[in-house]
Amino acid sequence: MTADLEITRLRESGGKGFEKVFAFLRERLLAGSLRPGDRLIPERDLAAQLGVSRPILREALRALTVLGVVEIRDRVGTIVRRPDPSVLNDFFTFAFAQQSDVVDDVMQARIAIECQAVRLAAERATVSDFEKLQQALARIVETIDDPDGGSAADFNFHRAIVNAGKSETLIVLHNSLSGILMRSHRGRRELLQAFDSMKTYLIEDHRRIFDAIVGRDPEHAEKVLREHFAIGDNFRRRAAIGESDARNDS
Amino acid sequence: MTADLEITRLRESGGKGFEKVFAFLRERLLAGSLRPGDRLIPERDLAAQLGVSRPILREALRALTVLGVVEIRDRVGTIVRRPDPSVLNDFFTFAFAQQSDVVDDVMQARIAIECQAVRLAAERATVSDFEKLQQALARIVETIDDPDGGSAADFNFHRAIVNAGKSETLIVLHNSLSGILMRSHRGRRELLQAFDSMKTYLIEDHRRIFDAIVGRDPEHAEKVLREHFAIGDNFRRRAAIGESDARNDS
DNA sequence: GTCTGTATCCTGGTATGACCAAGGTAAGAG
DNA sequence: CTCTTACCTTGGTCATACCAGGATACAGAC
Repeated sequence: MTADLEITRLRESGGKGFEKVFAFLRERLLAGSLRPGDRLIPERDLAAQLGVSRPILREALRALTVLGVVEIRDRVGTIVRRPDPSVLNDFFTFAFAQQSDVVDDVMQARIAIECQAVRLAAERATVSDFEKLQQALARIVETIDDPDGGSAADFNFHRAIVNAGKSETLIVLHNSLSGILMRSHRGRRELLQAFDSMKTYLIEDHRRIFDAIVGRDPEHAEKVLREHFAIGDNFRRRAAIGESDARNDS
Repeated sequence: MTADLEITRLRESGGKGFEKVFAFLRERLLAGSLRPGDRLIPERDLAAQLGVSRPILREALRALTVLGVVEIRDRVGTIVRRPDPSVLNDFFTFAFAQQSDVVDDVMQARIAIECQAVRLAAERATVSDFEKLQQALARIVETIDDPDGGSAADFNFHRAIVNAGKSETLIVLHNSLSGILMRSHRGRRELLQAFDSMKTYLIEDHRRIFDAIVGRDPEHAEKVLREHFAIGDNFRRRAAIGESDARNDS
């Protein structure tokens, strides 16, 4: 009805059914002729217009669903969504999951994100952000002896930093990367807790980062955060190679 | 009939058919009980074992296909793939495409990635990387008066930096982000070219970055790169707001 | 005239069965 | 033992049918 020309042209275009339908919808979505909030015409009609059967059309719609660009609402219709970045989580998990050796590499990306975010945080953080950071900091102190709670608190603090940076993209990426890292770090946390010096380092470092943000000093904030990661990396290395040197196991 | 326990449990698990099948496969993929190279059992059989019809199963398989985790080979079967990070490109494009106001935000992420990558590059770059960087640099000089070629050369140089960082994750992210930025920056390039001072800045800055990498100085490399981005941002701002004030300035 | 309850229609969700084309493979020919 | 060939398997697609429940319009009550 609206775009018969395009559709007709599509019919002859290459592709094996699913491919052409997917390509068609993809193009429409990227080009913007289908905008968030729009409701697609019913599956039966759309399938007919595209010259494919309903199952095939549904394959394409499902595919778009997992990409987060459309939402199929039961007994309502298919509506175009503003892509929810949270699906990135799933995707990253798939993309990097199996390869355990990639963890260190993913960590590099996390460092990249956080170092940029902490700079932005130093510039953009609101009082509300300060409060959240302080709460997270307090939580780190409270849970310093609890491996599980401690790692959660640590994560929350770092997430608060990124949130304070007020960059949607950085937040999304950080979330996704954190998901991967959490999946595989489970085991190492206890190791880290074995070092006594670790505890003071954890608290001191985070406090310094917090201070730098509050002090509105992007340069210094990044510097401190980088050192924080470097030291953490050292601990990790010590724990991995020879855990004898600084072990405090009672 | 191999994994009846799991499957049976699945049957009762929540979900509306597609959901449960997708969740089932997803879990198998992530847990690693399905590894890259494995071939799934035929659709008909799998559908029967999972207690769904073939179209539904195919919806799930297609969904996994667009995520790049499996590959459906005509008349061969469904094979588990090692996820190809390049699908991230598609995904990012979808995720950030329409919202043009997000471009500046995506830029923050690109800066984050590159600043980390340039540090790694200063540490890890090989002679081969140096050569590629130098070629890219030369290309920038050559194409300094050509808007199209110039932006391509610029992009290539930055990509060479990230590649020299030898971090798969950073490379993937950078590629994806660049894709988004290229999509929407097309128009602005000419504007930038309007500034004469832009040309010298482009060449000088890139050379300084190159020198810092060759000099194996991560700290300085990041600093220079950051300045490079800041200056570029200034130009962009000038071009955007009032392009009269500093036009053809000296 | 307005409100409300109900019957109907429309929509997605799913299942079934069938047909096609071509890759794989094992049986049969040489 | 090698090569050809026919068959079986497998994904790709289609057409049809049925279900359940949201949306809605219409009819009846107030």
